[in-house]
Formats: sequence, structure tokens, C-alpha cells
Amino acid sequence: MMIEPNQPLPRTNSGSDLKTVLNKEGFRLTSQRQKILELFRDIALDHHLSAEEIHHQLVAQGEKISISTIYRALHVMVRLGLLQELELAEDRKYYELSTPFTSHHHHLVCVQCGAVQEFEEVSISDVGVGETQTRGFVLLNSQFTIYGVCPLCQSRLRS
Amino acid sequence: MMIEPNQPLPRTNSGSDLKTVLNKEGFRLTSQRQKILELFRDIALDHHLSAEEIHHQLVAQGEKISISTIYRALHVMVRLGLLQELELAEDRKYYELSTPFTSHHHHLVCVQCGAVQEFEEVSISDVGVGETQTRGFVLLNSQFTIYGVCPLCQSRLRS
DNA sequence: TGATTTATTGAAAATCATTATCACTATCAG
DNA sequence: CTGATAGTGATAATGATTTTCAATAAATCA
Repeated sequence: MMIEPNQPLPRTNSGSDLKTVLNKEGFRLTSQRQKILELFRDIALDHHLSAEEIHHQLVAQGEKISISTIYRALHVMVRLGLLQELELAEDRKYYELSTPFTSHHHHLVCVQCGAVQEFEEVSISDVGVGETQTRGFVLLNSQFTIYGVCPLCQSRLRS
Repeated sequence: MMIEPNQPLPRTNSGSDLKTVLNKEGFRLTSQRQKILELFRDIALDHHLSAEEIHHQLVAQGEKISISTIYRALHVMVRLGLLQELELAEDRKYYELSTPFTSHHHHLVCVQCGAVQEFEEVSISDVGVGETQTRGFVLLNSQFTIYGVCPLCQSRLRS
């Protein structure tokens, strides 16, 4: 970890391009960072990727980029509020585009097969907003994750 | 990972002692497992500990127990529904006693200093129950975690 | 525009929490 | 009480994430 240029900040996602957002915080626009963000913009809004997966995808499409760079870029983008970091069980972290919508979408994970389903629930985000306000916190992110066993795995286990 | 004896199960926390609960699933009662659970019962109900912290505490109070054993015991206890596994940011996992109450308590984490505050919110657990039911999942666990910056760190950053 | 400053990159080594291995011990069912 | 086998401890192995360091490339400014 390093991410020096500055201190954390509540959210910096409003109308401005990547370069502006980065420079504002002392970061620089690089082709690698553009590629990573483009990748996220090419897939479904609510789709999540791990560092490894991002690396695979980019290499597959001919880009020359190091896994270290992926990790560094992910940190920066989370810090800038461009991406959200997800703890979908397992051992690795996942990332998804941070839009006004994603803050209302949550995850249901099957601990057997690892399948992840998304679902919307505004009331949950509301709780997060309220809770941080009453305690004087600056809200950065919140996530509601449910762990369970999906129907398929249930029958698979019974057999 | 191994935890062989059986397949996952929804929750096994009802009225019976540790030995019974363990044996029912083919696990054995050992002094190490007792010590770990006692430790959790000695601290506040909503307090969470990492594997490392548990090991420290036990060694400090004179027990001779290996860190490997801690990890193995934690897996077993999560599997039996005795403990809940928490993803409180950072890189390590935390565990806390699983009571009828803890399922309604959630976490607010300061990403600066790492301080964690608990809060109750039944409506959130309800969403989890509803969501799993409509999708046919067996609910194992759910957690709502909010990440932000606490008041102290905010002023600390401003200065 | 060109020079200067310094963030960024890539590759490889280093971390560090968690897991697996293996020989030995202890629990539990019969 | 005894055999079958789960559990333990010590240590090696894993694997995701970080750090290091020399080389490169944005941003800034003259």
C-alpha cells in the first residue's frame, strides 16, 4: 500500500473526465488506467472482476500490462470513488464500477459453487446513510452480502 | 481447507452443549476447541477477534496451542454455526460468537484507524431472509458493512 | 516547446494470512 | 478397553497482494 498523493475523500465521481479526476488528486492519466476503466465500461454495469481477471482480459485483448499495475490502479480508482471493492467471500477481492446505481445493489453468494446474484434494495443503502450521519462518519462505501447455498447446490448435495 | 465430516448446514446452534454439537457432525471435542469458545464467551458478545488475536490471547493466558489449530477450529465452528466470519476490510478475517442477536448487528468501519462500531438493524436481516427465500437459497449468514471515516480521523486529516 | 520533477510502470522479490503435510496423540463408538 | 480415525503441532507450501528499484512517461513551468 502507498497511494500517497493525498488523503481519502468521500467520493469524486461527478461530471468530469478521467484525466481531470486523476490530476485533481495528484495522480496521472496513463494508458493502463484508461484500459482498465474501459474494460469495466465494456462489461455489464453490475459485473465484478478480480485483479487477476482484469489482467487476463487485458492481456487476452493484446494489451501489455503488469499485474502490479492492475493492483495499483485498482487502489487509486477505489480511492477516487470510481470503483467499489467487494468482499465476495473467497480469498480475493472483486471490483465493480461505482455508479449511483451500484450503491443500491447487493450480493447473494453461494458458498458452494461461488455463484453470485445481484439484487437491488434501496432501503439498505438508506440505513448506511442514516447510520453514518448520526455517528458523524463520512460514508465511503457500504455492502450487504448474503452467504447461502443455491438451489442447484442443495440438490447436488442431497443426491 | 478440509473440514470433511459432512456438508454445510444451515445452522446448528440450538440448545445442546459443545460436545453434542460437534459429535453430531462427526467432529470431536478437544480442549483446544473448548478454550477458543471460552475465550469468545469471556469477551463482549459483539466483540470480534482474528485468528492471530485469539492465538495471542490464549498463549498469553498460558495455553499451549498452535496457530494451525486455531484456524482449523474456526472453520469448524463457522461450519457449525457457532461463530460468524466477518470481512472487516483489511486483509484478515474476524470472528465473533453467533447468537440470535449477532445476526441483527452490523458493522461500521473507519478505513483510516480501523475502529469498528456495531449497530443493530433488524430490517437488514429481514431483507436477507426474504431475498434468500424468493431465490430458493438456504441462508447461512449475511453481513452489512459500512466503510467510512470516523469523526476523529476527519479532524486529524484536516489539521 | 523543452527541461525538470516526480508519478508510474514492469519484473521480480518480499509479505503475510491462511492451508496443507506428516508423524504423533487423543477422542469416541462399540 | 481398543481400534478407527479426527485432531494437534511444527513447519513447509500457497497464493493473493505489496514493495522494491531502475527505467519511463505525464505534468508543470520557464
